[in-house]
This record gives sequence, C-alpha cells and structure tokens, in this order.
Amino acid sequence: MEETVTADPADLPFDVFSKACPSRGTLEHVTGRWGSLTLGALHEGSFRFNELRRRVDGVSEKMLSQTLHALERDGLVHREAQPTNPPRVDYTLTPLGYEVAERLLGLIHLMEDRMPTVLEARERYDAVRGAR
Amino acid sequence: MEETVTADPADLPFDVFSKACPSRGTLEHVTGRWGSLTLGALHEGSFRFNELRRRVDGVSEKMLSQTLHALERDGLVHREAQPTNPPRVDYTLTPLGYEVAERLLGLIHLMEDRMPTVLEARERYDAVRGAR
DNA sequence: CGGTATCCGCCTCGATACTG
DNA sequence: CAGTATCGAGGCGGATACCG
Repeated sequence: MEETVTADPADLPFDVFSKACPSRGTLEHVTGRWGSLTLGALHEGSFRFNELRRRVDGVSEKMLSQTLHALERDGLVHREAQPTNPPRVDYTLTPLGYEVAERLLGLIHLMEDRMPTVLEARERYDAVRGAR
Repeated sequence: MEETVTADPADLPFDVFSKACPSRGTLEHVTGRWGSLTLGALHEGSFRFNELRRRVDGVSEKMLSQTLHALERDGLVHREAQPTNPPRVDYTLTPLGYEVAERLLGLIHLMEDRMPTVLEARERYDAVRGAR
C-alpha cells in the first residue's frame, strides 16, 4: 500500500460518494473553480488579498472573499490580519491546507502536462460528432 | 515511478492560472462536483450507466450524461456501446483518465482521512464567528 | 436499458457601489 | 487596502416526458 493516509478507505466513516457525507462539501470547496486555484496559488507562499486576486486571473472580489472564508472555516487557510492603517491581511496555508494543496497541484500539473493529449482527443471527438 | 509528468511546469505553455487557458476548463470537468465522483467511481473498474448512477449518490440522469460526455470529449473516459437489445453501454477510464483518477483519489482519500480535523476547525470557526 | 428534450426554479456569480 | 451589501442575469441542475 503506497497510501500515506492512515487507514483503508473502506474503514473510514467518511465516504465522499455518499450524498450526506460532509466530506463531499469540503471536497467541493477544495476542488471548486476558485478553491483549487486559490489553494494552488497559496502553495507558493503568503499572499495578501489583492495579490491573490491578481494571481488568480478572473476571480471577482466577492468570489475570492467567499472562497477564502470557506477554506478558512475548513481549516485549510490561515488568515492573519494586522490592525494597521491601511489594513494588511496575509493569507497562508495551514499544515493541512499544504497537504491538500500538494495533491491538488499534482493533479493540476498532470493536467497541464497532458493538455496536448486532451486537445487531440477533443478534435477527434468533435470530428465525429461535431457534424451537428 | 514517482513523477510521471515529463517537464518542468514552468516550461509548459498551459497555465491553469490564466483565465484564457483551456486547461482550466478541463480541470473544471475533472474536479467538478460530478466529474470528480464519476472518475473516482470508474477507477474501480467498468460501469454501466445506471450502475454509475447508483454509485454516485445524488447525481441525476441529465448531469451524469453531461458529465460523461465532457469527460469522453477530453479523452478521460471511453464509452463502449454494444448494439444489442436491450442496449448495453460500458464506461471505462482511458490510460490518461486513469492517471488523473489516481491523483484525484489521492486527494479524496486525504480529505476523507482528515475530516475529523476539518470538523474541529469548523467548530472553532463557528464558535468565534457564529455568534453573528 | 440508456439515454435525449424541454421546461423552469433557484442559486451562483459578476458588476457596481459603498464602508472601515 | 480589504473587504461587505445589493441586485440582476444566466446557467446549473432537478423533474418530467419521451425515444431507440
């Protein structure tokens, strides 16, 4: 077993395939459109709000704020606010967030790496069905 | 075999953090609500449409169909239809789909394993801010 | 069985304006 | 700078009906 997690999945009480399981919600925060990109960015280090906003191309203030709150609540992101003027807030990953980001980035890099294959597959698919 | 990707990410032309990059779309198919669960299920083997529907608790016919089409178009899922009566269609992962599912499951299992920590973090967060 | 077509509510998301 | 408040459009997704 090359698993680094501690137990056999079948023995765990949390099964993401089950509709009611809270792990599904957290998985959605992590893998969601902005969640994945935010965690990916924070893996590189600490960011301030607007730095993050520029890094994650296309995210709105509202969605970034919402995303950060969800990730903070799940214990993946740490928010450090300094009561200065102008205010300064730094976002970093927690140890758990870092573990999650590692795996997420593995996935992201794999996707980026295999995009030529994906693009070829799309062309083939569209060539057959695209006559629509 | 540790890293199976071939190049340094910085050298690749596909950057998921860029709004216009097609890799972002594929990442969303993979990590999306139903995409991730569908790939996770198919990692266990071949499934027929309604088997999959039962396995992925809560998915509707429409969304499963839509999800499978997107994944097939991206070259992650192979669809094998037998022209029998009644019809029989089997879905399996392509080699690329299998690679992707491996990483995705790594993430999913980590999340399931760490849910106690997540749940604690939520309680702490809600205790402080929940007094709303 | 394995889907597609259509309708439609709701909730996400983006744009804008405003606050500390 | 670091957000919150509000609003309106659109698309996600469920329910239903129907086809091969």
